[in-house]
Amino acid sequence: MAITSHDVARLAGVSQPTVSRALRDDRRVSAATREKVRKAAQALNYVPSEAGRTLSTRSTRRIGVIVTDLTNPFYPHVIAPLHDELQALGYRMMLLTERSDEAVAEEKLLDQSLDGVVLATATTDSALPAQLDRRGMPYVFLNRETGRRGDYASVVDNEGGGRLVAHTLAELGHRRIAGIFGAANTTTGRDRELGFRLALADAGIGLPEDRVARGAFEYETGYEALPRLLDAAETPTAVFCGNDVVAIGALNAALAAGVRVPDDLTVIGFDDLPMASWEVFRLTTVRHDLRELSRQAARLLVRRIDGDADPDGERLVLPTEFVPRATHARHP
Amino acid sequence: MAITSHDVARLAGVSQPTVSRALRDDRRVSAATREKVRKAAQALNYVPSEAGRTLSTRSTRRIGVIVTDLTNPFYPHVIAPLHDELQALGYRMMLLTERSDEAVAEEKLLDQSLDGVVLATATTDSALPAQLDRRGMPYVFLNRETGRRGDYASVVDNEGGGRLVAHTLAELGHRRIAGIFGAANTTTGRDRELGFRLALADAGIGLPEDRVARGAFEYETGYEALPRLLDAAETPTAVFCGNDVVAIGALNAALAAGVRVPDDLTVIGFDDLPMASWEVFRLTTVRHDLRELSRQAARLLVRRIDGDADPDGERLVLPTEFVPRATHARHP
DNA sequence: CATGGGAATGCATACGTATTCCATTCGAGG
DNA sequence: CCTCGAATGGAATACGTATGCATTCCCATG
Repeated sequence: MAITSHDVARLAGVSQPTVSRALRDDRRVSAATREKVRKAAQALNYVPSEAGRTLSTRSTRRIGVIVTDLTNPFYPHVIAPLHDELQALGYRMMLLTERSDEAVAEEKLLDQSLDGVVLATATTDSALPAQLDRRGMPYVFLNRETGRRGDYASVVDNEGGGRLVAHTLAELGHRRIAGIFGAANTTTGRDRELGFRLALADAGIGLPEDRVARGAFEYETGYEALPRLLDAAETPTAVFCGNDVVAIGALNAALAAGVRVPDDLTVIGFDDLPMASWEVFRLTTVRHDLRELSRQAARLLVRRIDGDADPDGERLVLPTEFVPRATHARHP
Repeated sequence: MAITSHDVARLAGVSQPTVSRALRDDRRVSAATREKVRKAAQALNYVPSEAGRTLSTRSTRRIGVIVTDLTNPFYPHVIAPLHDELQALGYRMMLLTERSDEAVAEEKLLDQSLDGVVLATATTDSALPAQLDRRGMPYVFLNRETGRRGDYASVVDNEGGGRLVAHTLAELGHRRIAGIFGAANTTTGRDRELGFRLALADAGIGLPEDRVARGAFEYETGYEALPRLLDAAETPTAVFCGNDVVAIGALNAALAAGVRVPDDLTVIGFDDLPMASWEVFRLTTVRHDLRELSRQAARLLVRRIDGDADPDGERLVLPTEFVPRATHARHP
């Protein structure tokens, strides 16, 4: 059924290896022959078999990307630039969506169908990196990392971003401040909270546990946590959310509860997704360059595959920037 | 470097074919041998090479899914259930995101690395289906189709959905009605508009061209079209949008323009994405079962691959349902 | 005119798995 | 004790491409 290089060879009156060489622009084949082969390949609509090539070259030019839930608006904004950059680098992207790192079937990663892996869902207690190391499978962390040395990672200055928010809230006069942070076993959750706490402490502001919630970086986390935080004896006047998706959940919960933002409550996010600037939200948040974050991860992975990366690991950190919009206000 | 079935064979003291048979539960290998082989495979952490298997079996157990833009909130809600259903059917999903059908490199589809393709971005004038037909590559349309007979497609009753909206608007007393429809070369755009127009006509309501906009199913389409429609001499009192994403763009534009919804303007969407029920929107829309739409497409494709589908094509149509929320009101 | 050398191409084979076919062993029945 | 068939496993091979090595051919040089 399928056309092979043998078919092309027969039509062009040459051997199969010559077809392979001609189509790959090997200089050892004459211009005349190359042209003849091209014509024949064209005529037959020949497309080289990927499996054959993979088996022969031991390389697939394909990279796996592990994410948890595509319906979370965060991931598409990572995947799109990742896809484009990988394509530019001559690789294809294989998307693996699983509930968690642990659920990723090893076989899918280790069956020689991938040249490398981008981990966008790492937790600090994940066993997956060690497994990949053991099998010599190149990988990089994107956005989240494990926090261990020797990692290859493209990340954001999460701690710095958290500090930015704390500074701003302190300057605006807020004292009863709450946080809806990401999961404690993610560096994005942990470090944003850390920077936030440190800078709050510098300003002499405490963050008692009953004004703190933690959860997955999902809409529901913000939507469900906000009412509980507002139930406290001393209601907070400001909430820092682990990321924009959580913040948007919180904004919707505020609207449902009749709490006015920013008059009654200041809400601040993290990431600056396109959605954050929608009129209905106008979310004050912390920006970083998500496109560059992804591109950088792609380039780092390819360098690692090519053996051009620092053998001791590389950690690329992007800066953050405060983006004032309409969900923050001075404490009344 | 990589462990092969030969390594396992050596360790277990059997031949390579026996390893293949043992791990695939071929009954021609004794229980004792099977156990021995399993042990050896386990010890070596053996994972069969996908390329080798593909070359030998001429099947990849992998299905390609073509979408345009993942950052469009619609697609993730298609892809997630598609991924799950394909996985349940024993296939992996390969995501191909391209600007348009036409930009999809043929090689990627025809290099024998896919057993089938799901087209989620078909336009009525696309050349891709014909190319796939020519090479005998099984495919199905998801959501959009070409409208030709003989297609394999999982779609929604778009015309019926459009009618539902027109009926409702007519009953609510609206007469100056506008539409922001999808692209005319998509069946989703065309048929929703068609049903809408037909039912409006039944009610004796016209839809002049200056109250109509068309564009891609994107946020920007709604955001940019609404102000123009509101500029007309006779401003519309209701707008039907091609889908929820467009409607959400329109809602944000209304907010920016100071137009109150639903008091001044009724806005209605299509799809009922989870986002439509967010407090900030509470979008009145037309629901269909997006999960089932995707699952159905996956199952249809697998049946086609297995040769179990109707050779004359199959068209699976899901019903629609009107979902009243908070963006519609009686004409003042 | 013979020989050396380079350019162009073919031959043989490797990659890893699955499968067809054949060889061996063993047990049962005559 | 022989034969036959079933059970089991091995040898050989196919899948499609890429590549090291051998071969051919032609031309230039001595």
